[in-house]
Amino acid sequence: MEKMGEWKQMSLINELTQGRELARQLQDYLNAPSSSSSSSHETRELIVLRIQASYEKALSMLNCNTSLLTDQPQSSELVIGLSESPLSHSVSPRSEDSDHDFMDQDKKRKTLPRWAQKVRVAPGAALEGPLDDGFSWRKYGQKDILGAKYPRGYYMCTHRNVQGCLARKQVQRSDEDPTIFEITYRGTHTCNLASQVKLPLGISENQERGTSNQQRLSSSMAAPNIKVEDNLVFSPPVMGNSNFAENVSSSFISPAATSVMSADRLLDNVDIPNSEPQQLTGVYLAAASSTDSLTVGLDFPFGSDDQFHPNFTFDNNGYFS
DNA sequence: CTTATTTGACCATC
DNA sequence: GATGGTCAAATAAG
Repeated sequence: MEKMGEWKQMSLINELTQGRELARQLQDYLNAPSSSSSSSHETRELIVLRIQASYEKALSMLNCNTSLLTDQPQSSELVIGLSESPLSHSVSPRSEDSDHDFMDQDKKRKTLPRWAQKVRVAPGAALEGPLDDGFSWRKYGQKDILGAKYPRGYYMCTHRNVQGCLARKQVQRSDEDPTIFEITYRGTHTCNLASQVKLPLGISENQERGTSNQQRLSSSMAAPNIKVEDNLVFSPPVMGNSNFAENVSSSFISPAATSVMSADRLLDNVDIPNSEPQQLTGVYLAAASSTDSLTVGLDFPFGSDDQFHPNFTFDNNGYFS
């Protein structure tokens, strides 16, 4: 189909455009006297990583334009990358102690790193695409948010029970622009990106679909389809089984695992202690994607650990104030 | 039958 | 007490 080609091109353009935009944002951050150090630090790091991701992805598209995309007809754009502010206040209970949060894993809700993204759904284009970010999400709740017109949907990784994947995300439609969704990711994916591979056939779409086509949404309809950028996390086996990957791969994924690994290797920049399972903390892969391939990514080690002092990462400890 | 979604209740934090 | 996040029983869908 011709469209595919176009989409690829669009994807490529999107990536590059996004990279440019991110670079611009980064410039702003750098130029700015920098008010609050911590958040901006984190933000900058994120931006850098995402820029890298964009370029990686764009390059890979160019290299093998044929193989890699699942291309989706989605032209949604990332409006903005990171916004932590709105949520921040709700999340970190003890901001001051937050350092300790990692410590008390059992008790309070762990302060998992989280980041938000705004996604715009192109009115015309996105009538159908699944909102896939490459992960399977299961909705576990919906809540009306004060001051928000639309309810916020809560999703968790489908493989949570199976693999103990703690990744979650929140999807909220913007009050005034129904075309914009704010998607907040929390936690890390410990699962092996299961059904990330979206085939044209539409495999994984089911899960997200729920969001999009609801038969009955109580107050409002949910999201149309959005293309979102996602975070993939590859973290050390929580279970402690070295073979967990095998298990998983045998169960659902096949090709995916491979791609992940390769992605993993791409990141030389980052030092990932894959061998050392610490806690739940994982590595984040931020894949910027317009298309989907989750392959590309960057990781952020969020370190609660002593061991790990990423040079370039967030020194902030992965939480926000 | 299995699995995902819905929805109100419950819990934690502010 | 208010708000947001999660749980879990019931329900719907495949």
